[in-house]
Order: sequence, then C-alpha cells, then structure tokens
Amino acid sequence: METNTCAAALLAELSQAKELLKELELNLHCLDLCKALTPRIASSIHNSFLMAESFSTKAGHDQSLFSSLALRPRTLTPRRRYVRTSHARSTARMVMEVRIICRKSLCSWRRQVRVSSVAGGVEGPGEDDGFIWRKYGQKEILGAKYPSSPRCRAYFRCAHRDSHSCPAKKQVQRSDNDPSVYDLTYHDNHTCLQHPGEEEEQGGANAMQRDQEQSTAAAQKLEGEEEFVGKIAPSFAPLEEEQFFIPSPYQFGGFDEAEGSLLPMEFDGDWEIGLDSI
DNA sequence: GTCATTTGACCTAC
DNA sequence: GTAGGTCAAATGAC
Repeated sequence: METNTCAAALLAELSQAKELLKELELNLHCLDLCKALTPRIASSIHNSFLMAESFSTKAGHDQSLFSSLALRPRTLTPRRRYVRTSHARSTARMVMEVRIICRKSLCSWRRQVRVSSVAGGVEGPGEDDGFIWRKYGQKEILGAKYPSSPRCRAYFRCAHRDSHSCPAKKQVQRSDNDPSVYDLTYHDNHTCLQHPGEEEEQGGANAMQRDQEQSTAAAQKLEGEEEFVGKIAPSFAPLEEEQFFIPSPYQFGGFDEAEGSLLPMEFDGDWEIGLDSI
C-alpha cells in the first residue's frame, strides 16, 4: 500500500474512533448505548493500531507512519526529536487522544458502589464483587471532601497473583460527593479464571467448577446488585507541547463482544514518535 | 505455625 | 519537592 494511502486510511479510522468517542461522551447517561458503542470504538482503535503496526513494519522505523505525518528531525543528537507541521500536529493530537482513551477507558475502569452506613472503613464493600482480593497498601489521599471518613485509598490485588500471575487490581476510595458511595477503580482483568494453575489441574474438576461458580457469581454481582456508573470519561486535555512521545510497547485493552468484557492485549508495535529511547 | 492485614519506607512520575 | 503506588517487615487473627 502506498504511504499516503496508508496514512489516509489510518486517519480515517482514527477519525471514526474520535467521533464514536464523542458520541459515547454525550450518551454516558445511557448504559445500553454505551455498551453498544464500546465495542465499535475498541474495534476502530484496534484497526488503527493494526494499520500503524503493518505500516511501520513495512516502511521501516524512520520512514514509517511518522514520516508521513510530516515529522522531520530537528536534530540528530542521541535523543532525536521532531518538529511537527500543522497537519502533523492535528494528526498527532488524534493519536494522543486515542492513547489517553486506551489508557483511561480500556485498561482501567471505574464503578461506584453504594453501601449501607454499617459498612465502615475504606475497605467498604470488600469482596462483594465475587473475587478474592488481598490488600497490599493504603494511602492517605489529599483533598478528600470528608475528613471524618477515612481519608485514604486502599489498594487490593487479586489473591491469585502469585499462583496464577493474575494482574487484576482494584482501588477502593470513598466518594467525595457521597460518603455512602465507594469508588472502585479496577486495573487489568482477571486471568486467574481463564488460566487455572497447576493446583487446579491436579485437583481436577472440582477446582475448575469452583472457579466457574466464582466467575458466575462475580458476573451476577456486577450486573445485579451494584450500581454501574460507567467507565472513566475520556479526557481531551489540550496538548500544549509541540513535541510528544508515545511509549512502546503499549498495553491496552480490547472489548470482547462475545465475552462482553474487557480483555487486555499487548500492543507491541512501533509507536515511538519522538524516538526518545534511542 | 500459617496466613492475611497493617503501616512505614521506598520508588517513580510529574 | 510532592503525591500516588508498591514493597516488605511487623503484627494480629485463627
């Protein structure tokens, strides 16, 4: 594919993702619409990454996507940087927005859980999502609105982190707007349910069944008893800098329509615009 | 004795 | 320098 054609296709895909995200932002109050939009956005972003990856692989590092964005080296010092043209700037802004959205909306997500006043402490709802968590830290948070409440955020990781290398984590913090509401921020998905470890394999069907039951219970909890608020709204903070860098490899998530859940996937493409690491 | 939690220290990004 | 996130030794519960 010719360079300009590749760039145009990528820009079109990114534009579509941006439009879908705007639509999502406007309809955050409508859960059904959000659910419908999310896989379309994830698909569009995924396609963009695939395009960029194949583009980059085909054209080579310095002559790849970013040369088509009219990025030109200002200096050939060990930390090469690029000065962007206006066209490149708008394109780069789009890429950066997608990156922010990937990080904020797909790698992590947040929901709020209303609990009774009986439940005290920053742990709040505890293990009510059906997963087993281990607390590994607690931190005081500045500027909390309710000084009487525990002004801290508790950090939990999946209890199967060691045995299954499960990366799932969550943060629990009392909401500033309503002390009876806890903000739960999740990072990464559970892999322990999808990849049973050695002890389950040795233990046979019982352990597998237990995991499946736990998974089902968790799903029922998520759908039923708790108040789903939505994913973190994407941020579109204006870019002030003339230069920017995108780290690589970059971890982002994808929406599995069949599973109805967010799945982590590793992007290992070349997205170093600034070549900062050279 | 084992395991989970607590909490101060440390690390890293901004 | 500061704040957020993580580590790991100490502590407590069973």
